[in-house]
Amino acid sequence: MKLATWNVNSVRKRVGQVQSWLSREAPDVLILQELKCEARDFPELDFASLGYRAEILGQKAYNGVAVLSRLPFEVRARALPGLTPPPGAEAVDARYLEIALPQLVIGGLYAPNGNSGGIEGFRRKLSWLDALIARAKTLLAADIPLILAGDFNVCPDDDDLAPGALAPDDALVRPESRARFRTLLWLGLTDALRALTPEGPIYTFWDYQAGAFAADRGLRIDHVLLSPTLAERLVAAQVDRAARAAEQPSDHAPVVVTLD
DNA sequence: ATGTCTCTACTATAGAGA
Repeated sequence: MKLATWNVNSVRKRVGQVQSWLSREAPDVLILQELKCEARDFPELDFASLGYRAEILGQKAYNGVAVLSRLPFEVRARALPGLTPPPGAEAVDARYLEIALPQLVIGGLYAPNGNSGGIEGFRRKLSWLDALIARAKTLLAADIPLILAGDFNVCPDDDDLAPGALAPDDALVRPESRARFRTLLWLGLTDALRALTPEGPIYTFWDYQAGAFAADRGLRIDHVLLSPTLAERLVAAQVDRAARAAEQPSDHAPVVVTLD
């Protein structure tokens, strides 16, 4: 089974790139983040023509998660349990979409960045990650084979960002953010990229500004976490940097994981 | 710290978010 996660930074702007990527890589499942559109504006038919059924969790202008799959699946959740909407909003952000395939459950996610909205914005990021931890605990306690895949907006360790790429107090590297990522690992989840490449820089995101990609000044914030029985089947985990080198690319590259 | 990109809004530029 081949699974990928890709923050596309507007799916409408990137339809052509996602289509050609699907044709070339032929994953069984692709999780998309930052759709930046409502479900009705998602280009569903462009992916259906390639054999992928879409489940869409949309929101106007921001956020959004979708699952594209050529394997049959059913939806299990369209939000993390226990989260309350941000002040002034009527619904929680479109950030978590959970589906079940015959042998496993996949949580596709887009965690809050946490650098906007001051201390309150950062607190909401941490609360969101706490809700993700709680969800993972529930599923693991039920012995459900689980994949969490998406943009976690956390650089777990110092090899996961280029030197000087972020201020020490950036929400992506603050100790509180990293502690929550470690908690997910301590629950028994395996970081697929790091399981096969334990040391050295790996990046999945390069800022549009200041020639970051050309200088390879990136961050690793997109992750695929595997529960124990799935981790035993891990055979490959890679970042597709070629996608980031395209014309008018997303600022994120796909992370691709193969399970035996 | 921000040189870019994408979105939205009193359709055309500026603010927000990443």
